[in-house]
Amino acid sequence: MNVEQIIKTEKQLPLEGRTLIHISLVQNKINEVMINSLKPHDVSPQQFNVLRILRGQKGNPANLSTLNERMVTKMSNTTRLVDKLITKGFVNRTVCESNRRKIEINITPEGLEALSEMDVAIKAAEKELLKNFTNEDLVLLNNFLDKF
Amino acid sequence: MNVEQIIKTEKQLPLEGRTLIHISLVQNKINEVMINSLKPHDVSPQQFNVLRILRGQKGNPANLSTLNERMVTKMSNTTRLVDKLITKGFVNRTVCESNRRKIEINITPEGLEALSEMDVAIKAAEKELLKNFTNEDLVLLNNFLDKF
DNA sequence: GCTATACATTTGTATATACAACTATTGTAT
DNA sequence: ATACAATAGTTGTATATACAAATGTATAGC
Repeated sequence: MNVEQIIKTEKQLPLEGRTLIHISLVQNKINEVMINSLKPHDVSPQQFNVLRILRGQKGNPANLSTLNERMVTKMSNTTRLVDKLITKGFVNRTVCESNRRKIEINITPEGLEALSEMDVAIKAAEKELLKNFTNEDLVLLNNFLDKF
Repeated sequence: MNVEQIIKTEKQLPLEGRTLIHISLVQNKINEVMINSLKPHDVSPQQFNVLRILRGQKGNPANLSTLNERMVTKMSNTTRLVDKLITKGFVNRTVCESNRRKIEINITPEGLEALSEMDVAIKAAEKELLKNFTNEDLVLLNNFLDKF
């Protein structure tokens, strides 16, 4: 990925600004690949993220604030995100008996089944995105990212 | 930045997936800082990006497709983005005489003035975001990002 | 028990973005 | 000259997101 080529500038960018733009461009690419990989399964990256969090609960229900806390990209409206997953039959929502303010969200068997298909697509997407990286590269890159 | 802490997971993430999530989290942070830095100047990061592109034209007008090509995050509607900058008095739009399909967009003196104030804010934001990086770190990080 | 406060989620609304259809202008081939 | 395609931008519409206000429930102090 050549920054100057993508944003079509001939002038030399300052290192700091270039780095931040570079990260944006990389993230745009990652996001685009993810969206395309998930498109056949009719979910957005955030919906996929929620499904994975729910699977990680191993049968325990999650409430909305828990989901929101754990999402990679927090969005201000988890209610409506969950609505869409309910419409698709991937999760269900019940009022928590012990605290009726809370709701409990569970992934359905259909959700788990769909999710396992998405996993295959995502795995392939990750492999393609990171094809130029060795394992050591990834460790070093993660170390740099930790500095943020 | 600790990935596991931010997304509140205790389990160990696979290196590939962790890297991609890490980049998302970093980009979210960068974006948040930029939005806050630009908020007092009442522009979005994309509007700021357009203003900088126009300044880089050094008096030559840009048309919409040129802007779109050069934007870091391409969005599907540059017309309306420019509309907002016109409302603010930062740019103006005229029909190109030699090819009346094209429009020419120029930054106004007020736009240049506002932009120079934004520069200060952005510079400070960049410095803060990258405070843990040495120059060599940034070079190495850019090299890794080139692998995408 | 009653009121005030905090909590968890939902709803309303304004703005942003994606995508497709449309308009206007120019270039090209017959 | 006319018809057809290509180009540049605009508009319409559906969906997404941000932010604030509203709803319903639980807890604490008196």
